[in-house]
Amino acid sequence: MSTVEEESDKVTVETVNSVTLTQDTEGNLILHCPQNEADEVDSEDSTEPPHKRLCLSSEDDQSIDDSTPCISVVAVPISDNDQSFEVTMTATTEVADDEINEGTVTQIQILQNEQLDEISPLGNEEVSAVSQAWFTTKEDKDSLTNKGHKWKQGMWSKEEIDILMSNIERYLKARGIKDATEIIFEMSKDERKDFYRTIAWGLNRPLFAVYRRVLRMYDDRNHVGKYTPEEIEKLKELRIKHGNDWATIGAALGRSASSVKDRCRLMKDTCNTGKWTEEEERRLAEVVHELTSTEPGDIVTQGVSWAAVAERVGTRSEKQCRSKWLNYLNWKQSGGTEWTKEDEINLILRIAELEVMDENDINWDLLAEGWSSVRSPQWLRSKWWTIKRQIANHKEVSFPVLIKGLKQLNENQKNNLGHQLADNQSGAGLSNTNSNSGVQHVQIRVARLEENAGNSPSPMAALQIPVQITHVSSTDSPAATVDSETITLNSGTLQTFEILPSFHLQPTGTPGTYLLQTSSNQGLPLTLTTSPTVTLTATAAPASPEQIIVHALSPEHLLNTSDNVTVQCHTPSVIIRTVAAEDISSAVAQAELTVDSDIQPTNLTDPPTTLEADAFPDEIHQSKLTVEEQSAYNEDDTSKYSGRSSTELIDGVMVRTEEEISDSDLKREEDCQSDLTGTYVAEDLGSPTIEEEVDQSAIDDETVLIVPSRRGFIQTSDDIDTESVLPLTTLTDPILQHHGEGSNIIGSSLDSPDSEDSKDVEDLVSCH
DNA sequence: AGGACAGGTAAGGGTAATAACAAAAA
DNA sequence: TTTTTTGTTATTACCCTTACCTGTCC
Repeated sequence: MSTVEEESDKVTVETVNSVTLTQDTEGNLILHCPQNEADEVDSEDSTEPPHKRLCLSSEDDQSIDDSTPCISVVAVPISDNDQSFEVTMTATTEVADDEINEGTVTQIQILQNEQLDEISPLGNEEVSAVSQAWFTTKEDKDSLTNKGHKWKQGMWSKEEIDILMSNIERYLKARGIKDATEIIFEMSKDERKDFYRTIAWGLNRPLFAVYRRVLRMYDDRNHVGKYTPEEIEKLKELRIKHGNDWATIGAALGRSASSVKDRCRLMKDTCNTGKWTEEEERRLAEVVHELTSTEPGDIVTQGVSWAAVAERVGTRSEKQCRSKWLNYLNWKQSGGTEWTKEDEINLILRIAELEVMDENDINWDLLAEGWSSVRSPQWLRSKWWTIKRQIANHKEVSFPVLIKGLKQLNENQKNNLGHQLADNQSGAGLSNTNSNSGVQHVQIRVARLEENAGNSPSPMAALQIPVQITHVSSTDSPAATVDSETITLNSGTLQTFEILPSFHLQPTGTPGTYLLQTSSNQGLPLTLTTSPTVTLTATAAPASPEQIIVHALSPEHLLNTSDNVTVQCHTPSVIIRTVAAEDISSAVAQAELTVDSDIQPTNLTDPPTTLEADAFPDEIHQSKLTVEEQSAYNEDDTSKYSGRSSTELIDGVMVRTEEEISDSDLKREEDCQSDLTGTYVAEDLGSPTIEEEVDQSAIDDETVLIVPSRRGFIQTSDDIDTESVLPLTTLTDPILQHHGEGSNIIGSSLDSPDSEDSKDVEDLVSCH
C-alpha cells in the first residue's frame, strides 16, 4: 500500500443517526435526532410509533412544544487547538404533542434541561419520577414499577457519567462554587438541598443511586488502589479492634468504609489461595447444591448465597467460591464442553443477531441457555470481554460498530491464513502489533482528528468534508401529508436552527442529493449562526428528493456553486454527518444558500468531480448513501433492528459507523464514488469492516466514510473560543441524554488517550 | 404521633481488569 | 531446551442494590 504517511492516512468514519441541529446556551452544537427509543421508556408504548418529525429546536423554548425531539447529539470541539471534534449522540423519546403522557417525560426533561441555566425547578411537567425520587423502600419501588416506570440499573455507562459530570459542572457554575466536594462533604443538607435532584437531570436512575455515585466519585479515599501488605496487616488489627465499624477502620487507614469492608471480605483468615484441591471442589459443589436444593449436574447460576456457601466451605471466601463455581465447577459437573474458536465466532454472530444497540441490553442468561460450552452467563459475559478487547479501542466505538468489526475480523481470520493477513495489514500501513494472527489490537477509529496528520504538510489539506447532512424522506408517508416541516435555518419562527454560517449545496448527481459545502474560514463544519442568511426549508412537496445529502466540502468546491438552491424535503429525518476537515484553513468563498422547496439546485458543480482524488487527496473519505438503500432501510429494514422501535426505522435513522481507513482506501472510495456518480451508497450500518489489504475492489459495500482530520472542528460560531469548548469529559450533553436503555450513543468517546498510539492501530476497516 | 424527607450503614451480589499460572508454539 | 505467546484461572479493587436505620421537619 502506499507509503504515504501511514498515520495520516487513516481515515475515520462516523455514523450518526438522523438528527437535527440546535445550539445550546453554551454555544455547543447539538444535533437532535428524531427517533425511536421512545419505546422503552414507558412500557405502555403503543405499537404505533410516535409521530415523528424533525425537531429543530433552538434555544427558544417554543421549540419544545411543536417539535418532538428525540435524539440529541452534541458535537463539541474537543480541543481548543486542534479544533477536532467529536459527535455524541443519544436517543430520546419522541412523542407527538398531544401524546404527552408519562412517556414523554423524557423529552420534556431534556428540553428543560437544556435550559438548565434558568434553573427552574423541575417545572410542572412531570420529570422522571425515577430520577427525582429517592425511593429506597421496596414500596416506593413497587409503586413506581406499577406505574410503568423503568429505570437503569447496573454499571453506569460512560455517557451517564458524562451527563452527571456535566450536570455537576453546571450546578457549580450556576452557583459560583469551584469544587463539588464543598457541596458534597461540607455543606449542610439544607445548603445543598437541591443538589442531588438537580444533577440527576437526564439520568434515569433513582436519586439515591445518583447520590451514591457522587459520593464515591468525590471521595478521595476511594480509588486509592491496591492494598499494601502493611495496610493489610493494619487492617487486620483494626478489624479486631473495631469489628464491623467500617467507617472507623477506613478513617484509620485513609480508605473509604466500603473499601475496607470489601477488602475484609476477601480475607477470611482461613482462606486458601491458589489452586483448589479436589476436596475443596467437592465440598463447594455439595454445599451449593444443598443450599439451593439442586442436584449434582444441575446448572445453578443464580440464587446462591455465596456468603453462606463460603461459610460452609470453610477454606475459601465467598468470592472465590462464586468464581470457582460459575467459571468452572458447575460447568464441569454438568457435562460442559470446551469452548472453541467456533463458539467464539458464534457468540459474535449471536450477539449481532440480537440487534441490540447497547451492550447492556444483552440478556446473557438467555444467550447462555443450552450452550454447553458456556460455563455460565457470567462467564460468557467475561468471555465477551476478552473478545471485545481484540479491538484496541473498543471503548470508543459504538456497539454496532464493534460487532461489525468483530464479525469482519473473525471472517478474515477464518478466510485468511495468518501470515497472509499479517502481511497485508502491514502493507496497508495499518499497524498490527501482532505479526501472526493479526487478531489483536485491531482498532476501529472513531472520527477524530489525527494528531500526527496535522504535522505533515500534506496534501490532505485539500480534503475536508466537514459535514454531511442527509435529509431522508420517510418512506412510510410518501404523501408527506404529515410532517412537511420547514426547517428554517435561522429565522423561521417555527423551528429554526441554523447551520453553517455559509454553505453551498451541490447536486451529487443523485436526484435529491446534494452536497453542502462550507467554507473553511468559518472555522467549522457545522455552525449555528445567528445570521439569517441560510435557510433550509423542508417541505412536503412531493417532488422532494428522497434525501438530501449535504456535505461540507473542501473550499475548492465552493467555487462553482450557485448561491441559491432549494431542496425539498418532506421527511422527518435528517442525517447529519460531521466530519473533521483536514486543513480547512484555507478560507473559501462563502456563499449562502437557501434551500427552498421548489427550486432545483442550480449552478452546482458536479459533485462527483469534486470528489475526485485530486480534490481529496489522500485523506478524504466520503460517505455515500444510496437513496434506494436508504429507503429500503427505512421501510423494510425494520427487521434489522428488531430490538428497536419501529419508528426509528421509519425515520430512516442511520447509524454511522466509525472506522478508520487507509488513505488508499479513501482514494478508492472516492474514485468509486465518482464512478457511482449520483448514487450514494447507503451507509451500511455496520459497515465498518476490517480488511487486510487496502486493495479491496470491493467498495461495493458502500460504507460511508468521512475523513476526519485533526483540523476538522465544529464551531458554534465565529466568535467561539476555546472557552466554549466543553471539556472532553463532558462531550455528551447531559441534557440530551436519553433516559432509558434505548439511548444510542454513538461515537461518544472522544478523547481517548490511547488513540495516540496509532502505531498499534491496525485496523483496517474497509468500506465495502 | 406520624410520616415525608434526606441521608446513612452494612451486607452481599456483581463486574472489570489484572496478576499468575499453564499450555502451546516458536 | 529455552523463550515467547496465548489461553485459563485466580485475585481483587470497585461498583451497585437492598434492607434497614436515623435525625429533622412539618
